[in-house]
Amino acid sequence: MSEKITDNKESREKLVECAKREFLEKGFTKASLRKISSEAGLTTGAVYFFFGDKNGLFEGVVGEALARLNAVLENHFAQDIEADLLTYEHHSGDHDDFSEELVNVIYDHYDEMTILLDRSAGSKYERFVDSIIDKLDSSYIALAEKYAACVPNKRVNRKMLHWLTHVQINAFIHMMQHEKNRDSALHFIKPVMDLLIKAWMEYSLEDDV
Amino acid sequence: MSEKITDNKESREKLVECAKREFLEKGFTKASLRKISSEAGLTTGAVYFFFGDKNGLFEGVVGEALARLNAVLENHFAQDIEADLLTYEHHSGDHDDFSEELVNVIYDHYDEMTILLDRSAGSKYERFVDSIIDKLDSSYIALAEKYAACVPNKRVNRKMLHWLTHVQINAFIHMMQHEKNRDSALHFIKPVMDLLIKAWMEYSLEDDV
Amino acid sequence: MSEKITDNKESREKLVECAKREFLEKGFTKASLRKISSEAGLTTGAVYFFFGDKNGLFEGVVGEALARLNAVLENHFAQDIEADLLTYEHHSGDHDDFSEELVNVIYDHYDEMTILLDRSAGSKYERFVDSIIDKLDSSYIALAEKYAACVPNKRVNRKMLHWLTHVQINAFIHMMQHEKNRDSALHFIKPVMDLLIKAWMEYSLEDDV
Amino acid sequence: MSEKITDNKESREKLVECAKREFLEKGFTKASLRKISSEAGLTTGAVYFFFGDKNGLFEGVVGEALARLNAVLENHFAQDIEADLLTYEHHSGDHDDFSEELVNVIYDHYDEMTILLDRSAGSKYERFVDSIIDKLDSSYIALAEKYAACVPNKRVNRKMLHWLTHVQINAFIHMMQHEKNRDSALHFIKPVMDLLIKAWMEYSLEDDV
DNA sequence: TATGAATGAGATTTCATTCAT
DNA sequence: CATGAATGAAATCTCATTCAT
Repeated sequence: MSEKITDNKESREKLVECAKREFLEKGFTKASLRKISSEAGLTTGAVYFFFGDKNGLFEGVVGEALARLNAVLENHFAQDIEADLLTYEHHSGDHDDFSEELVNVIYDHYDEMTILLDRSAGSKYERFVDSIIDKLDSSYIALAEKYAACVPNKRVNRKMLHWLTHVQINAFIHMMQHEKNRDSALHFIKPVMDLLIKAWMEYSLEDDV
Repeated sequence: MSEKITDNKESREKLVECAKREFLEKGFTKASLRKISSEAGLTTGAVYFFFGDKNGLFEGVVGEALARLNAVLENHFAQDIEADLLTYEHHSGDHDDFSEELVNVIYDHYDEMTILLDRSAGSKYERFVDSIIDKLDSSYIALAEKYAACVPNKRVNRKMLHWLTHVQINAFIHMMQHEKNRDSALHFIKPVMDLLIKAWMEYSLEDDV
Repeated sequence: MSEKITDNKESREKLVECAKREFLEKGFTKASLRKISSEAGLTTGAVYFFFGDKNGLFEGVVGEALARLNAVLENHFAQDIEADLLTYEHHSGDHDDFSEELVNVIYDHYDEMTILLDRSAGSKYERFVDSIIDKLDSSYIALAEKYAACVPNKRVNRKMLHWLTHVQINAFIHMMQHEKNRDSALHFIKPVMDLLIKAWMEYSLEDDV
Repeated sequence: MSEKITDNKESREKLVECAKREFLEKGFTKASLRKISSEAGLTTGAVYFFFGDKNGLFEGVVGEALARLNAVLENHFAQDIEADLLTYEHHSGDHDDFSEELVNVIYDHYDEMTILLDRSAGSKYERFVDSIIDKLDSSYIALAEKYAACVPNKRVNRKMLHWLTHVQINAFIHMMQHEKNRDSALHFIKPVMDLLIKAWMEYSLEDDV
């Protein structure tokens, strides 16, 4: 009897799909709900029904990707980072697992990551990259403190460390923007991570005064 | 006795000043001409009288800083970069002059640079950082080609080079955002540049196939 | 009990109605959307919801009238105009059908036609009269060429023909502006058309050199 | 000693000249005083100094042309119009003098006339054409009354007369728009006036009831 | 489930005009 | 004789959001 042939998740998904395109193209702030809805064959009201508001729609687009990314990061932070720092250089491929996981998450949700990391200005996730950097930074400081404890007359160079964290995150964003597929991404990111680890070893401590 | 004795240019300057604050806080797109003018004690019409349009006002804010920055960059590109690459590592302080000039320009126009480099989305200068990267990139590729010519079985690794260019520019932006005064900025940027030069030497070439 | 029970389409119609009045009074360019909406008890946003933009609203006002007018004109142009020109004078009432149709369309949409023909400057229909004249002109030139072929030592006088086309169209506009009802309009336009046909027969050809 | 090399009429004339161009191109309403002044190398204030306001500037542009046109028209109306109407047809060239005078005035002030007759909407002269038509109409009605007095069972057909007046004025405007030089203008307007006079003789009276 | 209607606050921009100097 | 500064009112348009149905 019903004339609606759409099942109930179809509209929501269409909305997410069109929103993804629009956010990707214009960024959160300049994206138009009107355009998104009309391209989905729906009206703005539908957005409010399904997602509450514009930020909700944004979350609808990036939510899953975000969750997976967070999981990878949390997992990484939670890991025992008691690695023998003094011998770290001997097996520089150690961090490959983390890189690979990250690359996988990113390329499993390529568009969503692009949006989250580079088109989220104005949304409630606009500080997302910063928050990752903050977490990573604390984590690296803790690690470096241990490292410093083993090396006489040295202390942690926090500024350099903070910058290296930035560079690391930005390296993944750069990778995303320049390498369209997973393999070339991995091929790109490995030497980059190598370089960063070496830099970390060499610059994360400074002479104690 | 009159209260309406205003210097000539006072209004224009007030506008620039208020616009600077607003652009700094909200970025070009979200900045409101209404707010800017009213905080300057004027009307939006005044903005149009002095600057033509919103982009004109933006230019009024960043113009001078931009010109100086461009001058430094042009000068840098124009310089003979025939440095003896093979012995480069022996005098790693070589690029200090450029860094210092850059730091000076940046800290002479601290707010303006922040706006130009990080709050210009939507304005006619939104591609400014990209354009710098492009120029720098070409310049570095040329340099690396010469370098490669001296080293057997090596060729330029363009992707790595391009990333290093990004890192370099972002290092200056990072510096701006984290070091509020010139001295600490220089203190920060010098080892960073050192690191980058070493990385450049080591990673800009890859094995020829 | 509720006071907000509005027919669907009531607002749209109110908007069209108020817009008609405003366009009629001020012409497209000087008409104010603010005034139109507020007189309809709505906001300018409503105009954009229903019509997209000012030109859309204009179209909403004149669209139907325009379509009917175009239909009559197209039909007229499409007709075989192989009438025996040489004996044309014997049945000068021939064009009465066209005139009557035109008069009917015009008086069915009196205000809309006034707007379309005389208040449309600045709108996307501002060249409408010209486009009619162009079509009519081509049509008349073709007719006159056939006529000329039957008369020795004569050729088409294009300038006179073009002017007569203008006069004809303007006659209908004049009629609209001076005759408020259909009957007096017909009473006026018939001798005018007679006169024009005679003029056409006499002046559309000039001596060949 | 003076640094101003301009004599005092130069600015005024420059303003008139630039205003002419702008009015011609955009019409009174859409013309911008700012643009006019700046193209004249002056500021809007100068317009207000010389002309009082926008309408004053308009007058500055069309004033002289207007005066001459009015003179020709007044002269024409003032003339003894006691011509022997019954024999009028025998010397259809009679009105040539008037036409020629009109053509001369028009082509002596070609741009100004175009502005006055076709770009004056919004200005204080926007009703100028109508006022001419009104005057011409009264004049023709008076003439026709005399004519009617000589012909039994006929009375003045005011509507037709009024339309013919319109056609006549519009013929001159049409001429202006289509004939760029005086000779071709005269060549065009003469047969037109002939036609109109014949029409006048034939259609200005209707059967008395 | 969704629509369709409508708001209200905002945006940038344009313009004739004024007036002290 | 003319400027430069500035106003104030208006313009069109965009948008996220609400809500009765």
